Amino acid sequence: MTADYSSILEYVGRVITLSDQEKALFTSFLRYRKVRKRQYIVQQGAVCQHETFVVKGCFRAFYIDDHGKEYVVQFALENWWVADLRSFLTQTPADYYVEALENSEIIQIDFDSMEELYRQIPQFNTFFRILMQRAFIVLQQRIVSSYSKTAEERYLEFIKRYPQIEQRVPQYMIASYLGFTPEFLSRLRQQQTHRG
Amino acid sequence: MTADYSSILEYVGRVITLSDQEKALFTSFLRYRKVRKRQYIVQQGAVCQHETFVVKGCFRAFYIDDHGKEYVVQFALENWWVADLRSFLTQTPADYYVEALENSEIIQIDFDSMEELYRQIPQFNTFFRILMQRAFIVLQQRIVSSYSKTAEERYLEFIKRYPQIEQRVPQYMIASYLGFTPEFLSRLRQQQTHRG
DNA sequence: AGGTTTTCTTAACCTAGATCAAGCTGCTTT
DNA sequence: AAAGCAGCTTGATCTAGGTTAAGAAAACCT
Repeated sequence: MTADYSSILEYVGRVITLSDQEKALFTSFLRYRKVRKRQYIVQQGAVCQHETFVVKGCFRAFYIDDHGKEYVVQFALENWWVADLRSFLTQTPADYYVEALENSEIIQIDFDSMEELYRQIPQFNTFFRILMQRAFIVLQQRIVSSYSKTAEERYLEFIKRYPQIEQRVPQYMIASYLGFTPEFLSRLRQQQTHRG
Repeated sequence: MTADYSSILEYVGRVITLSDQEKALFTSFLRYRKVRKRQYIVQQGAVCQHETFVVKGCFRAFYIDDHGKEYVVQFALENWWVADLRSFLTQTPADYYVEALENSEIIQIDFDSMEELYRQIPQFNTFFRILMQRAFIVLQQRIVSSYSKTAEERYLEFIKRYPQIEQRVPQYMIASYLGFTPEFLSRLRQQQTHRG
């Protein structure tokens, strides 16, 4: 298998500057993997072993409650990261599943390598600090929007902001991500087409 | 005014180790301030100039929508940070207000000092990376819980997790934080007392 | 200490979105 | 090409929580 790290190097390079030596060291910590549609890369109850960078394909992280209901926590497309972060950082059992929604190619780093990476190239602290700050801001907006907007407003916002996801994942997962039922989404879409 | 930085040094010291020299440099970037109850330290529409660490007192960050409705985004008690992070990082107008709910004492750092701090003591990248990771995890849990649990469940969870906040802030702000109305919270509390 | 403002409660009525159930469409798989 | 499943739609009915309005109780001045 060809392990092509150019995408992640390009991505990292947009935030921090690495020497060729550092790039080589960095990629030595990484593992390139292909996973097939419907395959899980994290399972509820098992420790999340890796941070995952999506090179190609699509994933969702989701939670299943006591009644067996699914809640989509996050989608991840090309150039996004996905993991059960709490599980990964504390090395304790995961709350979420992470599932491939398409045949995908990913780059993974495990916990020990991550620690080593921070030690050997401290700049990665800056990189992940910035990444986390951005992710935090987006989540905060998501909460406010879930409380201040109607289901319809959130749906329209979503398809505007993430048109690619709209195209690639089943509607019922989008409904779940936005916090309502597939039936209700179906009704919203009905209305949309009968207007526009 | 006595600028006592021991609380923030202790707090930072739990995550990273600083030399006495670094501690001195760090505190040289900080500003100690007292603010009175009802005072705003960030205003919607104005650039958020500082990251704020709460030494003593209590704050809330909140959003006001087009209809004039308030949504509490975050509370901050002793040893918590508060800001409109997006506004601070991008130095653009804030979405949220941050208001003192009690007479409070805070430690602030402005944008340029922050940049300088990261440059001169790179360890602070580690510090804020870890801080943000923790904050991210909490927010993700808050979203899942807002979709998977009833108002009552979220309320009980909240008072169990943050008993201090329950005591110190008006009920209607807690209702707002949890995503429902004060009237409904009142009903919940009624039921509670008529049971337990 | 009395008046004002803020917060909390109660009650009647209302609605966004849920639930349940059934049928439809279109992929896969053999 | 048939069968089977996964995803989407539609309709009837239901409910958690919202809204409006008014009064009660604290808290906060001066």
